[in-house]
Amino acid sequence: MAHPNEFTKKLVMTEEIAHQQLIDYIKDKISITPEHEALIKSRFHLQKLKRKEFFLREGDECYSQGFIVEGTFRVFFIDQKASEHVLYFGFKDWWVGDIASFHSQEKTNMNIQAMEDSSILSFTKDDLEWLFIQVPPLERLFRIMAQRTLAVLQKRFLLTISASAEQRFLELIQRHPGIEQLVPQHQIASYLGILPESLSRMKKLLYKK
Amino acid sequence: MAHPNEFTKKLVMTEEIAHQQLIDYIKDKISITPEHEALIKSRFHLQKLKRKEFFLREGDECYSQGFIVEGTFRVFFIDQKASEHVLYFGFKDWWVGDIASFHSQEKTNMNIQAMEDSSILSFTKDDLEWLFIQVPPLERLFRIMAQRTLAVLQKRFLLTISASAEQRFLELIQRHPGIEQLVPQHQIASYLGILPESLSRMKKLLYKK
DNA sequence: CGAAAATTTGACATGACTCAACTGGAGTGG
DNA sequence: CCACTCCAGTTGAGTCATGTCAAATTTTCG
Repeated sequence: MAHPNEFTKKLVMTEEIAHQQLIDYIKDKISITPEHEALIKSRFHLQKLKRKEFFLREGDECYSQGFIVEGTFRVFFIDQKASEHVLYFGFKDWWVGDIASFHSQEKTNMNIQAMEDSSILSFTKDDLEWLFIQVPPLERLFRIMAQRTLAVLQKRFLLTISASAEQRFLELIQRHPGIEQLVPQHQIASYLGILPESLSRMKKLLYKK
Repeated sequence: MAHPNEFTKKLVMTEEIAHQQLIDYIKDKISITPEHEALIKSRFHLQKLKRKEFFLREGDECYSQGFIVEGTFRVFFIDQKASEHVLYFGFKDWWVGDIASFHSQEKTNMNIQAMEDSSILSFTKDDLEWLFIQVPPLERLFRIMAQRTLAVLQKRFLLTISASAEQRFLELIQRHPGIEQLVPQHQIASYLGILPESLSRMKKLLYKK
């Protein structure tokens, strides 16, 4: 085998490392015992996804959520006119999943796709309900998480209805510098809620100023 | 005093009745002891608001959330161009508040106004944090609540970005029959994210079909 | 009743969409 | 290494939904 190209990103992630990262994340927010740690680890399973592979696909019945250990994901849904809408991009230490179908246990209409080679710790609704019983403090963690996510989504919603596409674009690249290198432009357009053509034109005008 | 007009809505609500309604709501979702009940009641205070009065105003520092006992509220924010955007309407047994400023403890940029004479049980962040310690099962209730709210907001967001104003209008009046009698049309337009003039024209076209 | 607010209507402007053609770079296979 | 293909991105022309501004009309409420 040739020696590895120094620019090739290698995934050396192991479940052990991933679990430790998750535990560190959790301990930053709530107090848990070593016994709790072991229980949590037992229900989070490492899943490696190559670029463009899906963590969740529209119509999946076996719904699961995930904690991103490394990499980037895009969460999108497809409307009746078959056009894609990016709900958000997920990065390291973010949770991804379709919260709506989580409750209803109906088929999801979300898609979650890796933008680059990524690692994610996944768990099912049953895992989580079991963990809530075994590790009561997790209720608190997930309450805080849900409330923060809610605040973020609310901000995104308010921005979408009150600001122009140009303002939304500027806000995005300010909040996520470098996202344009990571995510193709037509997906950024999709996140902004406009067509790729519109974004292309908008950028031309923007850089003329 | 003249005998009361039979069409005048009278508020006979008492804190006792309101507390019972809250406890019934909570018991439907989690198990709590009689001691818990007393603790909860001690932190929720009844507030009566007449039509057009505000439960929360932009810039308020003393942030509080509320559980609607009776009546209707509208939750809206005002953008840089001084136009109002209705985030949602709140009805009996709903929770209202600005989840974003709840965490940050910064001044809110939300407004919550009674659409008719209403009663609401209000509580502060300190009340809630204290209650989470005294009544641990409440963490679960608020986790479930936040996740449901999140699912609803996500649905609203997806609808807003993927459906036409007309489709959104039809969805609204289907989900809330009678809302047109309760809420003035320009506020419905604001909820839909369009101007009152546009809604007026849209309805004319709609009923021509 | 009369003022203020809400709604409707009209004329016009505009941002984003649609559809279609073109450009250019990345990857593939001969 | 060069054609070939494919896909992302750009550009152009025309359309449409919704916004803007202004005025007329209706409704609400003190």
